[in-house]
Amino acid sequence: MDDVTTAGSAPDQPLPTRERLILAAASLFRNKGYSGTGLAELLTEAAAPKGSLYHHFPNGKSDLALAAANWASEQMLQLIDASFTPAPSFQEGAKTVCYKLAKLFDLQGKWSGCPVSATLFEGPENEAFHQHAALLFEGWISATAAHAQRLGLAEAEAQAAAENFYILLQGGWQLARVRRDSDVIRGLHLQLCPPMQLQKND
Amino acid sequence: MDDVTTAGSAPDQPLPTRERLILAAASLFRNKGYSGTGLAELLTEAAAPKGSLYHHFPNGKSDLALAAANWASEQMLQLIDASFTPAPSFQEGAKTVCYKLAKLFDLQGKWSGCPVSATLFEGPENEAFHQHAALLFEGWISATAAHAQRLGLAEAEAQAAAENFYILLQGGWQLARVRRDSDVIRGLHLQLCPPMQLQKND
DNA sequence: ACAGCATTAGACCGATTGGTCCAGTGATGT
DNA sequence: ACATCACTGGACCAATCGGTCTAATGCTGT
Repeated sequence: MDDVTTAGSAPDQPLPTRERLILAAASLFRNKGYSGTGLAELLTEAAAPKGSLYHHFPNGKSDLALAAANWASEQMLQLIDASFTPAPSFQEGAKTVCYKLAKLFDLQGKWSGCPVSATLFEGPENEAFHQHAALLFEGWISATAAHAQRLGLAEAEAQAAAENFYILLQGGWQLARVRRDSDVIRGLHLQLCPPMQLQKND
Repeated sequence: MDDVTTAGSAPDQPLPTRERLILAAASLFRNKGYSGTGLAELLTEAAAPKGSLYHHFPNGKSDLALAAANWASEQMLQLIDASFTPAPSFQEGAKTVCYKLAKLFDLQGKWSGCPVSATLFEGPENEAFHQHAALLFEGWISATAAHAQRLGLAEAEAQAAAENFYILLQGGWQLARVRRDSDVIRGLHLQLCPPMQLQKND
């Protein structure tokens, strides 16, 4: 009946502790990497004591990292859907994705990296992290490919276009970080010319 | 005449301590990141005691990181030159770069990331690292742009093509890591269609 | 042989790391 | 009123962190 999971305390923090931890983790890991972020700093940012962390995430930092990556990935999927669903074509949808991401990049201080890769690329030893990151990334690609197919591309074309778009986004985001310039991301969609399309007009 | 910089002691380590440290740092940072790599592990890999590190690199880990990034960047510049110099066209040179990098990716265990970014993307606080990384990356881009111009592209086109190529390489390398598949890198050159070329045939 | 210098070897340091543990605390159902 | 239970607060821990320091160890030129 009563879903008071998030309701209640108005004066204090608007979000429950668990959410605050995830948000803080996503933000910090994005900026300083997984091993570059200490628990002390994380708990300060989340305004939570250590006991809460290990209550909500029994395996501590690594559990929290997975949760933060999941949350960030979910945000990205929503951005993809929000951009492609009303789009008249794949190109237009991709353009919207670029612009939204560029805005996000600016809001986050023209610095932060991809939360998932920053969090989960932690060396060859941590196989679980790597596989989880792969899972999330492939989710982005297949979500994009689904939209591409819906917008008229053939299955193989759609998959290729989605992969290509993903590559451009990752690479473009990195160059944007290097230059602290979100325009790099905005310009990415110009490069979005599926190789097949080149041969079309013969 | 006598280039004995690397020669000498055959029985023991073929490389001097300083070089061993740089090599070990480049390898470890590439795999586990800057803050993910401890000095103990680094010194074990380099087979060097702590005293040597602080003799050759007075500022310790951070100095070593800069040196390792420089070394890696130099390797990349050589690869770019070696690929583009004998190439008949920019497209062919870029293709060679992709294939050489893909081979390198395989040799390094289908995992390692870009040494420069892995080393020097260490959070917004470390401004010196960020600026150095930016310097090195722009070096790659301008080196590529120079080759592009030499191979017939106009100055603006050459710059755009070089940036686009850099973006593809970074993004493609990351997807290759995710999938542990160097073919992603090999296929990158197919995406190399300068946007101008699309408008050409109207 | 000796002085001088670059390099090595590793003991040692305080600070910080991620993690454990348990005594509270406060809302809840009975 | 009381027991229950999810949650909090933080003291505490061993291990590791990056870094300092000094004595020994070579190789140099003289």
